[in-house]
Amino acid sequence: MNYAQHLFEEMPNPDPFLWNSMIRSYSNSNSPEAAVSMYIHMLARGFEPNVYTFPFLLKAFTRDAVIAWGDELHAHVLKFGLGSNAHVRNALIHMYACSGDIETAQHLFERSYKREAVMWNAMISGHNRNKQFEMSCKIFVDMVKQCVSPTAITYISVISACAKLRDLDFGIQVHKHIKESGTLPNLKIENALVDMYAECCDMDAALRLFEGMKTRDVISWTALVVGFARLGQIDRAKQLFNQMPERDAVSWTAMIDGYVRTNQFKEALEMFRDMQTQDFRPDEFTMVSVLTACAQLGALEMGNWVRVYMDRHKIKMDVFVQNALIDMYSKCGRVKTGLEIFHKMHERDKFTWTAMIVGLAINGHGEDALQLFNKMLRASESPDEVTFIGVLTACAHAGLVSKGRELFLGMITTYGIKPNVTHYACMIDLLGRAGHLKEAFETTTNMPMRTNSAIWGTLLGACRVHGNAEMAELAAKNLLELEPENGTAYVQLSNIYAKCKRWDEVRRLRQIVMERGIKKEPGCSMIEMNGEVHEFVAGDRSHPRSEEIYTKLGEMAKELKIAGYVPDTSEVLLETADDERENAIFWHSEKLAMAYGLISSDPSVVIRIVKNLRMCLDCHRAIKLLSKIYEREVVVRDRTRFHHFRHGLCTCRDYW
DNA sequence: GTAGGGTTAG
Repeated sequence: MNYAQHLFEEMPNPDPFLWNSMIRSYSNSNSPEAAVSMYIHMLARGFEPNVYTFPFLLKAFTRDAVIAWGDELHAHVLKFGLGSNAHVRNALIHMYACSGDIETAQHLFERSYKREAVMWNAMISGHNRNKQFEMSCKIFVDMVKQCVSPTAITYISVISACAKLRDLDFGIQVHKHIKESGTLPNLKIENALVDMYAECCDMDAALRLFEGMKTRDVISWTALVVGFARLGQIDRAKQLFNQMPERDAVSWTAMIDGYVRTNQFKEALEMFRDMQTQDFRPDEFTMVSVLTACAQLGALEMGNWVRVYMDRHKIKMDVFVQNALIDMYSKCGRVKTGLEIFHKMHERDKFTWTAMIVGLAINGHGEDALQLFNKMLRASESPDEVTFIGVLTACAHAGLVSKGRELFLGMITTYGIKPNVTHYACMIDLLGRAGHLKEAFETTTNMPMRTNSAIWGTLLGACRVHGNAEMAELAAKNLLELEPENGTAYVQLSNIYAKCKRWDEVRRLRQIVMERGIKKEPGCSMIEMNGEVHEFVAGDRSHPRSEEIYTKLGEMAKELKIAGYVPDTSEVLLETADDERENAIFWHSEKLAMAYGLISSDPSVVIRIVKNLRMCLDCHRAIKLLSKIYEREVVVRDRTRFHHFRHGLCTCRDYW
């Protein structure tokens, strides 16, 4: 462009054609500023724009450019008498619709004397760009009613809208329409159709179409990969992925995201490593999936690495990536870093606020979470049901009962959000843990939907804290009806009986557990060291450094004894023989992970552990002491919240 | 010799 510009300036008498060429080139290279400046130059030299000028000029207009110059150029169009030219009108409609000013686009559209397919297409794609997919479908229907023949591009756009809406019925209608219209099958239409069927989970139809295609490209294959991954059939997705004749960053990301969606986070990171060894450049989409995997695994080192990598390779840090970073840092127990990102963001959406509120809540900063919620409201961002999960969790963890009740009510009355079963579980947790067992129980009976095992498990947990045997029986009975094999329910109920010295009942429960061979869901702890995630289950000896780990465990046991620790075996499954009980808890996964952390890192390193279940009482006490004995900061994330151990204390203040 | 509308991943 520099050279072209240079030559252009040398011309004694550039004609309108050449002016237009220059404007077109600047537009095509996405520099609306340069294109506009060229146009102004043209006017200054006394040349009049013609019907070609505006389509070129407006093509590169981004949202900002429209705000800056849109209306003024629109005025020029009218002034130069070009407003009735179809190309110019289309360019204007396209510009307004795609930049979000649907009203102006609509206005121009309705006042157009002759509406060709291209103009309809601009309206449909404009609505697509603004995520108004129902409108896209509606416009398509109008178009057909008015006997305007859709073009291939119409079909592609409207099918894409069906896919986004997951509207299979309408998608099938459009498909029929295409067949009847005699439109020649082309790759892009077929891709759009395969994608639509896959998005709507009709993989049979997607495959049938795919099989029948004469040619396929990377998009056709990726659509299938995404479809199977979304259905949880990740093996099938991987199979197709391996069969693809060529892959690109999108297909790699689809696969990585597939693993994330099926909760296979380590596999997601492995896939990401493969992607890099095969020299594919990740982009900001890839990074969102990778960061989500890091968040779930508590893989802070890897998460940090992603941030540095993005900076070094100039990958766009958009609002999606920043939201994922906030989530990653919060779920790795580094809520402060999450806050730094939050405060630096120029643009925040609903997800940003929600991620930050949830992050504060699970890290034990209940009050801060609620303050942030108020700020969110003041920033006119409307909370959704997930935001309220965060808000209610904040109240539950901080023991803010009346605030919780108030917010729960406000959620319904002020925001019109219907509470789901998880919101009720939060309320029952909040009330029960704070000792309002009766009200917690009443909540379970007044719920407008069926109770599930999480509801009864929550109530049972609260009964354990407060030693209420009667209600515990009731909760356990309900829970076991839904999940007869739930070992934790037996353990908790038995503990409560033991607390009340009802030994007959304890024996009876043990009998049932032995007879039915009931097992507890295995606890699993993960710890990341030097960018690698290590997993431990109780009594695990599969780790290559197992020997050292158990030696360290022995040392830890001695140190604990000196510090006056007595093992608390109350949460061990009943079938375990008494002499094995101490070992059983001493070989808990979080203690193994802790031992591994101690032998494999410097004393200054914070040990970060992620556990799949709630932490057990004994491990909580032991790690508190260990944090003092070894002067180590330990952060444990369990199923519901964080425990930050330091100097023999935990941030949960033992309220959990 | 200049022109219009579109598809895949968060």
